[in-house]
Amino acid sequence: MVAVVYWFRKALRLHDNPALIAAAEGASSLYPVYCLDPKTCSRARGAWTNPNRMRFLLESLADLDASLRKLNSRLIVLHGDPVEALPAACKEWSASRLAYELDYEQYSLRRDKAVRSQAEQAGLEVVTRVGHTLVDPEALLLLSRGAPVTSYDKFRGLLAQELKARPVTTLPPPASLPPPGRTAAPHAIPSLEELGLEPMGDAAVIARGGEGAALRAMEAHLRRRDWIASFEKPKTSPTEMLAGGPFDAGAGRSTTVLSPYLTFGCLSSRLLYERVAAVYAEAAPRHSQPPVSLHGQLLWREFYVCCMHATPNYRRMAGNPICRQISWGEDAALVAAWREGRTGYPWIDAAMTQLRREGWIHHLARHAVACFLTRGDLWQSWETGAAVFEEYLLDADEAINFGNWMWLSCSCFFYQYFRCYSPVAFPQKYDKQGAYVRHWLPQLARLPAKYIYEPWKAPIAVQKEAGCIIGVDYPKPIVDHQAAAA
DNA sequence: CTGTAGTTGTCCCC
DNA sequence: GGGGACAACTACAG
Ligand SMILES: Cc1cc2nc3c(=O)[nH]c(=O)nc-3n(C[C@H](O)[C@H](O)[C@H](O)COP(=O)(O)OP(=O)(O)OC[C@H]3O[C@@H](n4cnc5c(N)ncnc54)[C@H](O)[C@@H]3O)c2cc1C
Repeated sequence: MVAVVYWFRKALRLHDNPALIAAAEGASSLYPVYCLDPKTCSRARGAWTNPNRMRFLLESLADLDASLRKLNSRLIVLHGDPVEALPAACKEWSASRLAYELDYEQYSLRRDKAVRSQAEQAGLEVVTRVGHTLVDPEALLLLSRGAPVTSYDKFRGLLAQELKARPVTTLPPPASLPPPGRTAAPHAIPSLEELGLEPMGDAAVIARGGEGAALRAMEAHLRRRDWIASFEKPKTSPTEMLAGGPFDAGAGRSTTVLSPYLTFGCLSSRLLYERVAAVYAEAAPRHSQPPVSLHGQLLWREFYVCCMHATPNYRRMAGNPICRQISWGEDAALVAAWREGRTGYPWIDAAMTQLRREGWIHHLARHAVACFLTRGDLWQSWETGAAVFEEYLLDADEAINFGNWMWLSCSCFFYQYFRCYSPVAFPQKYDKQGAYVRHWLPQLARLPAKYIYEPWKAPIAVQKEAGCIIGVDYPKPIVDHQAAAA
């Protein structure tokens, strides 16, 4: 009799889940658990303050539970610090094996070290597998001789080398699983209310959680073969929100919006990589290339994960060897205005509002608001911005988020700091009428297009006519972009 | 040391 | 909306 506990953390899926398959091998019973961790859990840290992300997580757990039930299994939800809850559960069920997918985020490394040592002391076999990325970041670390790689081209070279030795493969979902034994408590999936979270408020749903939703979204995108094959990231629009765009295929946005699924592991990055490769093979030889292609996007993800794995203090400026040391300002009022969408620049405020309400903004909107907060206008630390993103994003990912913040603030990877986004000119390129701003900031909805990105320039008669007095119904700009840029 | 390349700038002009 | 001038960074290859 071999009782096994499989611990879901990321990889909230059955397809392409190597650690789950390894867990089940030779097991007579398998207890699939997820541990909701109110105090410390890195992913749930945001989830507990952000009902929208918790909503996404709970939907993902519900979907997982439903899929497990089709295999005569079920999801067992534990509460509390995993360092206590996991060993206790293993003991209760007399487990002899604990299995989980590796996770290289800072908090996870610490947590897993503690859980592993407890489990091993209790005589359990601990089984782990890589499943979140195309390659094992540890293998790439070897290829780069322990040094962080900060150039995409160099990274591509090393990655190609690693992929030659160990090509991308995927596993099908298990056809059957050993059943879990009886549990003393029901361990059911809680609701938002039961977790003490306010229901959604003014939050907007851009994507439903779960492996099923993830696979449907991926399939919907894959059917648009030309779009997949010709995808060029810098040419996609940050303001696109096509009305009636299919909800299952990115809700009418100009990129896939698969990021929350990849972050939570509802979707395997390797499966996506393979399926996109298959579209390329059909479209060959005419398809876009990294860094701008869809494959290129997955390589960026890989790039940051591997870079974080090789970098101490990756989340901070201090003590971070790849990060430029810059004396950022410390102005809480400016940061608060930025976070709450009160900068007086409609494009910035609309994007920050979308971020807060929807938990997703387009890559170039992330560029715009990150540039504005740091080197562009407010001169506030990228760490501050990254913390706000980490709280609000559905797709919050330590490696990608903190890495991109270093990029945008010209602290690492990218240094052309004179290439600065204008909060007025940039959105104009994509959305002359300002539909995006009107959607997220309805108080500006009736302003003429001429003033939509710089409403303080509207004559007072125009402001009255639009029912929006600048300084009363919408703030005056907190900084002068021209002056800040100079 | 020099030359070059880097996902995703702005402004002006056709 | 696309092309070129502008201004001008750093890392890394040679
Ligand atoms: C300041 C800043 C913070 C960011 N924080 C995050 C974050 O916390 N989590 C996150 O997933 N992405 C983050 N990104 C990267 C990028 O903006 C998002 O991945 C992308 O917008 C998600 O939308 P999508 O799934 O439609 O992307 P697509 O263009 O459809 O790309 C497909 C997938 O590739 C990956 N990807 C795309 N762009 C990047 C990139 N630049 N770096 C790494 N991986 C990428 C993502 O997994 C994405 O889902 C950040 C970017 C910036 C500038």
